[in-house]
Amino acid sequence: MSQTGETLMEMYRAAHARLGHQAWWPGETPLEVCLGAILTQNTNWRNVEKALGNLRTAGLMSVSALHATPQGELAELIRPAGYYNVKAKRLKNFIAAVHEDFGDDVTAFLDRSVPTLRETLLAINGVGRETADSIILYAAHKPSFVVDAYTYRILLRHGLIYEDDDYEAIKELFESCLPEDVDLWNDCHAQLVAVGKQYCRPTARCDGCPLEGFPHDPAAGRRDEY
DNA sequence: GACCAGGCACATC
DNA sequence: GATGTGCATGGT
Repeated sequence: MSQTGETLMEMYRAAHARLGHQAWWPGETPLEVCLGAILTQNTNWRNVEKALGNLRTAGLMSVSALHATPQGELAELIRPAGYYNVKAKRLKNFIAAVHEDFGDDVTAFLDRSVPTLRETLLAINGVGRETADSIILYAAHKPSFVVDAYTYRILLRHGLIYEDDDYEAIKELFESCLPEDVDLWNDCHAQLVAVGKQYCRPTARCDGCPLEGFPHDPAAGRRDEY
């Protein structure tokens, strides 16, 4: 394994030792994972859970039920997740893509090669790279590493990436450095989010961070854009 | 009241 | 092709 790969594994182990196994994704069914992946775009997970709760209560946790629901009605239900008009549209786009070929069978929709599935997901308006990779890794349980704002910020602060490295470059870094193991990639991304939430906010101090023993520059990574 | 949160598409230059 | 902007609620 490369030097960077060793460092990433050590960081993963340090986070895991401190924070415990994360057992992601916090969604019950493949469909809920997909919906959550769209709803959590630039949004706090707590707000997403409220929106998912509303959908559950309304009996809309199936592709056909969502397909039959008017966009405006959907928007009202997911209001707590923010950006509710654009997200209602995005959910409808995703649901239409599944429904057209597979009806209610989300598992069948997800059951194809990673490149094909990723291409299919990225063709859906409102599904970008992070959302697609989250769906592949956490709903389809297939190897596609997820990069997010926390990943970027943590790696930048620890000098493992450059400020202008883009999504695909960071994804490639993990995928080439770590053994291809769905469970490892699953928990590794989850650990990055857990560390990010607790210790690596834009303006947060690093005190008590499980990664504080690794060389880092706290001033780096204060800008989230990548 | 400011700042932040597990992005993405689109307009404009 | 790079850069800027709109989308919006809820917690700290």
